[in-house]
Amino acid sequence: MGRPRPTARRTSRSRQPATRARPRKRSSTISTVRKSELRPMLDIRLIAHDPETFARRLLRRGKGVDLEDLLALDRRRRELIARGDELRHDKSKAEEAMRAADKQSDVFTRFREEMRVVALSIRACETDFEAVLAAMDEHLMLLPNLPDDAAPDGASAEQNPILRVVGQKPSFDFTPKDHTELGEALGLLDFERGTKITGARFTVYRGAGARLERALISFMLDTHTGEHGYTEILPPFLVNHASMRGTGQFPKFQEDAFLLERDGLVLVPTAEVPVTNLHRDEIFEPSALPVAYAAYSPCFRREAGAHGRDTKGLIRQHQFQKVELVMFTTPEDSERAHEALTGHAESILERLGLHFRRVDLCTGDLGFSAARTYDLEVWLPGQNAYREISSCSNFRDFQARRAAIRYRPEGAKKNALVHTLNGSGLAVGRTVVAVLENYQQADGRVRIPEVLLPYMGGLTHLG
RNA sequence: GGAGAGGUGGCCGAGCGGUCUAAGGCGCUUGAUUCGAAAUCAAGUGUGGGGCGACUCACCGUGGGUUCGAAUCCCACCCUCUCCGCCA
Repeated sequence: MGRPRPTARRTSRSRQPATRARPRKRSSTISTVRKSELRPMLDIRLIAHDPETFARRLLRRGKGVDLEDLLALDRRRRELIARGDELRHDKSKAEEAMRAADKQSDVFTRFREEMRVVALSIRACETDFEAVLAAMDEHLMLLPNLPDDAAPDGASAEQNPILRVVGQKPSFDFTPKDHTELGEALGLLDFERGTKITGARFTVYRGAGARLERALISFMLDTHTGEHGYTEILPPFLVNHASMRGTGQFPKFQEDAFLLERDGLVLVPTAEVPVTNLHRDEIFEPSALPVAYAAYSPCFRREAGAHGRDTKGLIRQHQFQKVELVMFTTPEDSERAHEALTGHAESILERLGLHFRRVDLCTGDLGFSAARTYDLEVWLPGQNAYREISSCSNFRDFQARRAAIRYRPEGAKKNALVHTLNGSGLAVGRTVVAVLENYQQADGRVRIPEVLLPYMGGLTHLG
């Protein structure tokens, strides 16, 4: 029997004596793409068990779902499993007899002819099964995560409740400039040449501008690793398709990614992808959780649906830098971890002395994979607006199911899915925007926030 | 990029067409022994699917093929190691 059921594709046998999940040394789980494919994003058993409740919870996102096809496919799937198992069982019994039988005997020959037919039935059964799985997958892969019960109802961003406000808008006795103007005037940002050497939405940082970006990255990583307990990761900036599926970007959002078709690789849209997938196909010992990582990476996004939006400046680039926080927790712990992680991101803004607010994304504004999301919006005087600078989400078991990231609950017989979380801590490009616009002076120069001074090589002002 | 070797359970490692429901060792868990421990002895110890359950099915890098039957044979691919070349 060639084709195992989809979940049986996993070969992770990682029972670890150590406290950390680890890939097997020579295992192919790292390299193979197929294992993590064909995994539902939502638990089909949960859906089948109570489709009404499931549909009602999903409806909070604003779009109705029709589960009839899916449920019918699931019934068909079970039938095929039962039939296939039965056929295989009978066949292996027959083969047991054949082992013992005289290979020249009529009995043997008759068995062989019979089994030749059974083998064909099994193969047909498997083909059907594969087709059913593929069809189910198509449904499941496109179903977004269930919103957390605590997520506020609402249709769009306008309905996101503001949970807290920190600091206040700076007052200027002059008209504050936009970061584009400041960056160009002070020789920090070169938008024109970015466009020349690459294209629209690419920018060159220069001199103290480049230094500021680097200082922010270091400051953020130092704070998260030194004070918030994160382990620093520097991941690959190219990932395979299995990783993109693991965190939920693929297959639905292929349009948003830069693909290297020839090599089957994708430029990371966020460090969330490589870092969460570090533990794809792995099982944690419960004592190892929670696991917290902080990772710097550039982020590459095609911004497919954003034509004409934020065309000026650093706000919306095809490449930007980000420090990302990623956590793996037990289900009981993820809500607490979500608050903590968001607090860690906020602490960067507070230390930089930037005014911001935290909003609770309503069900209609929630991302595809997220169950609950807090956005941090920083005040930008040059835009006269709050702009998202961090997005902190709890995915609950959505990504974990997809990426097969499990743990061994204390005393339990079966392994369970972990919860994954992540958040920007922070988007560096937008932080540069915030620093430039909030710290600008009447003389056109920009003061460097105190916490960054140790990273700026003696500079106290830009310009 | 060229040449060679190899991918088997938490780890090491045997197996090379049918008692593989994968030998053996190490590790781990539990029990016996002990005042306690070490040593020793015994049992257990992968992942996932289906079933209320008894139970059953799949998985030996991945995919495909041959066969009544594949960890074992054939093909393709991926990855690892060694040497050479190139290179930050």
